[in-house]
Amino acid sequence: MTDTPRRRGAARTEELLQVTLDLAAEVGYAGLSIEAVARRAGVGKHTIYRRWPSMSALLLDALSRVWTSDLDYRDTGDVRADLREQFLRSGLALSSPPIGPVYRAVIAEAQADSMLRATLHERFLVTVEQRTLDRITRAQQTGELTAKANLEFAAEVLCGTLYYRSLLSTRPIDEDAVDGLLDMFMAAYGTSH
Amino acid sequence: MTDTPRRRGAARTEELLQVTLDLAAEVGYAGLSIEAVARRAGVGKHTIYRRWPSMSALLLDALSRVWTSDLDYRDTGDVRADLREQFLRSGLALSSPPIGPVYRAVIAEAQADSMLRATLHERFLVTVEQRTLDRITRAQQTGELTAKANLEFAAEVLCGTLYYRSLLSTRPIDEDAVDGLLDMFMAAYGTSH
DNA sequence: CCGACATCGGCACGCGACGTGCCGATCGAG
DNA sequence: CTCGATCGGCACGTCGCGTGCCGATGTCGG
Repeated sequence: MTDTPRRRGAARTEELLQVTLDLAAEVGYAGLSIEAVARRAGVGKHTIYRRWPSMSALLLDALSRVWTSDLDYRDTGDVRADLREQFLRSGLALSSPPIGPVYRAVIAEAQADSMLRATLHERFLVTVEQRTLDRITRAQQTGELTAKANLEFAAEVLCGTLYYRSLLSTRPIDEDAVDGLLDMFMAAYGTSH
Repeated sequence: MTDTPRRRGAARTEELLQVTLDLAAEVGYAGLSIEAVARRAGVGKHTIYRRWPSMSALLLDALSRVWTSDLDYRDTGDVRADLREQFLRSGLALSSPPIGPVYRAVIAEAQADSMLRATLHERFLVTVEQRTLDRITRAQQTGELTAKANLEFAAEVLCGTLYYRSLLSTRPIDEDAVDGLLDMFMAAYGTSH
C-alpha cells in the first residue's frame, strides 16, 4: 500500500480546507457539514473541531483560500473598462464552484449569527469594496470621475449590486447587467459624457 | 376554563402564520423550526405539514402576511423625497422583528434551494423592484428624470443596494446611506442639478 | 338531532448532524 | 528511545426532520 503517512498539524489543516472546497464543488451547499468533511477526509471530528470552532469558521477559511486572489483591478487608465472586466470575472467566480457554494453556505450561516455576519462583512465584503474604492479614487484623481462624487457610497453601490444579483436574485451577472450598472455609475460621476 | 375551542381549517392556518411571526420576533431566526412552531401553537406537526411542504414555504407565507403592505411609494411629485421616505421605511422594517428575522430565515433557506430562491425572487424582490420602477417611470414621464435613463437597471440598483446593506452588510440603512444612494441616482438620471 | 368523516393533538419511530468524551495507536520533538 | 501531543474510531445524548398511527374532537349532510 502506498498510503500517505498520517499527516499532522499544518499539513492536515491545509488538507481539510481543500477537502471542504472539493466537497462544496461536488455536492454543493446542501452536503456541507462537519461530519461530511470528516468522513470525506477520513478524519475524526475532533481533528476539525480542534482547528475551527464551527462549520462557519471552517467555511470562512476555505473561502479565503480561493477568494483572495483575482480581487485586484487592473489600471489601464480606463476606469469603466477596468471595472467591467473585474465585475464580469467576479460575477463568474461567485456563481461557479467552489466559490459559489461556499459563499452561499457562509451567507446562510451568517443569517443566524450576527458575529459571523460581522466577520464576513469585515473579511470579505469590506475588502472587495475597498479595492473598488481604491480603483475609482485613482480615477477621480486622474479626472475620469468628478471631484465632488462621494466614492465610498459609490463603491458600496457597485459591489452591493453585484452581490445582490449573485446571491439573492436569480438573474445572471452578464454583460448587460454590468453595462447597465456602469452606465448609471458613469452617468452619475463620469466627466466625459 | 375559557379555552378557545379547537380551531380548524383556515382559522388554524391564520393562527399558525401568526405564531410563526411571534416566534420570529421573540427568539429570532435561530429558534425557527417546524417543531418549535408546533410546540408553541400547541399543535401536531401534521397540522403544519398538511398546509406547507416545508419550513421555507411557511416562512414565505408568513412573510407575505407582513410584507405586502407599506410597499407603495407615495407620489408627491418629488421623486427623490418619495424614494427617500420609502427606503427609510423599508430599511427599518427589514431590520426589525418580525420581518427581519423571517426574511433572514428565508434568505438562509434559499441558499440551499434554488427553487426557493426563484420563488423568493419572484414573489418579493421582483415585486419591490417593480414598485420602484413604477415610481421612477412616472418621474421620467413628468420630466424629473432624463428620458434616456435605463430605469430597469436603476430600480434593481436601488433596491439591490438596500438589500445588500440590510442582509449582507452590517451597516444600518440610515439617512446617510439613503442620501448617498439617492445622490448617485439623481446625479446619474436627474434633470435638475 | 345524529351519524359520517375530515381534521385534530399526541406519541413514536428512524434518520442524520451536532458537539463531547474516551480509547489506543501513531507521530515527532528532545 | 522516550514521552507527550495529535491522531482515527467509536459512542453517547440532544435535537429537528418527515412519517405513521391512534383516539378524540369538530363540522356538515341528511
